[in-house]
Amino acid sequence: MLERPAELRLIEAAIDQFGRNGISAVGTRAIADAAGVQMSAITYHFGGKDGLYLACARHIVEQISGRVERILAFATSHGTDSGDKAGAHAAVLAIMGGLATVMMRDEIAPLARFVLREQMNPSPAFEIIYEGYMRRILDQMGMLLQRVAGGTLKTEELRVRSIALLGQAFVFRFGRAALMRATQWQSIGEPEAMAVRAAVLAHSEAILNALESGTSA
Amino acid sequence: MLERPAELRLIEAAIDQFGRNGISAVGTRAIADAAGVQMSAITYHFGGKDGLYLACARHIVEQISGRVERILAFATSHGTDSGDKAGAHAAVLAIMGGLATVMMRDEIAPLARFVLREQMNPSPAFEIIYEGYMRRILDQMGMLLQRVAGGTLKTEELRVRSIALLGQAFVFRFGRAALMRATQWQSIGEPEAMAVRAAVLAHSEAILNALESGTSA
DNA sequence: GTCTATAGTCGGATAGAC
DNA sequence: GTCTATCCGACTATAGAC
Repeated sequence: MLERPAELRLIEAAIDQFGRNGISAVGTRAIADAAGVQMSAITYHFGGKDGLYLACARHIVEQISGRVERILAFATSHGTDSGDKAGAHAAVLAIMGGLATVMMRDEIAPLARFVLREQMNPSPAFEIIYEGYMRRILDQMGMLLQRVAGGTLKTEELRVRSIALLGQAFVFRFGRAALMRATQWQSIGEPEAMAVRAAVLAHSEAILNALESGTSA
Repeated sequence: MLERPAELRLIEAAIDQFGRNGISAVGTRAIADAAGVQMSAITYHFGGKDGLYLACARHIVEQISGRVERILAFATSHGTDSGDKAGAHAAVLAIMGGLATVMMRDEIAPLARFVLREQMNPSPAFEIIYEGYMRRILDQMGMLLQRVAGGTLKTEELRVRSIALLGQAFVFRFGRAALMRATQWQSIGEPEAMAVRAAVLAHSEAILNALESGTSA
């Protein structure tokens, strides 16, 4: 079997451990062990623990921005990029559905933990992450909501509404423990992911409809 | 000035530091210093670091469950506890408005950090927190949504929809860094809190209306 | 590039003075 | 109850062999 390079294995192990326990809690030895290399390899490749941490943030951006661009591209192709309300409406639903589905995938859990830690306790890595893909989502969502509303909303309201809307999908990642406890689900499979997606889409649809009819009132 | 007891000062300092950096990242010495006591006081009062951690969870439950009960009580008094749709509708709005307002308050940030860490990386403390107040909110919200929907929804859908709805308020706490960045707000005051509350209420209203009309279809 | 050895610091727990 | 002193293990960083 082809082994991936030591640097990549180190980064992946580090994202997992940093995300779970925070930067200062994790030992370089533990990361090196998980990656199957010597501790001094971290010094050699990244200059030290902090360098590895920033490399994690850059790697996460590379991983997620690809997914995000795919979702946004799919959404705008669905909704066309003409300025009509119906297209923007469909695009928002496509984004929310895509995000809800992604949030249910277990493989993004380490990434999400890392990002959430940065949200709660921002370090220089947050700037990398925000500019790397968060900005794109929020800009796009704000633009689409403005189209749905018929151009009547202020920038601040667009921002706040975008975050509230997106929160409905994100909550299924960062509130995972409570979700499992409340639903008594044992694991996440197709039916569970579908249930979440359906709820998020139903709520999004309701919000978009209200936004549209609000403009004609 | 009256000093609060050493145990309480230790717990408050510990919630802050554990929430930021995780249990294994913070030293007992750092917590003791912040509380103005000796490190060995932790052993004496709580038996050790783990005991202090669990005491933090219990303290958080004491703090939050009071607020939660007040919000739920206010909500049901607003909406009456008769089984009518309009009352349940009003109660959900009151809960969402109350939660949105609470989420904007900076003083709950340490508590929220601690709880969110437990969500991402559950320890035995999560059980204390979930049973302590999360269960109450989710149960109550599910019950109210069922009333609004006219009793047509399955338990699972009620759970999932409750979490999605609540996510709109929670996102303003755990996504705070992105919120500040996206809105370019410098701090959170009355106007900012009102803007968030208004958006959350507008979205909740839309979702509730859709839920009601869905039952007559 | 990958390894070992080591220096210097800081971690939690505990015993015992007061 | 609060303090000091101390043990032992784990940490990061670095120098240097190969």
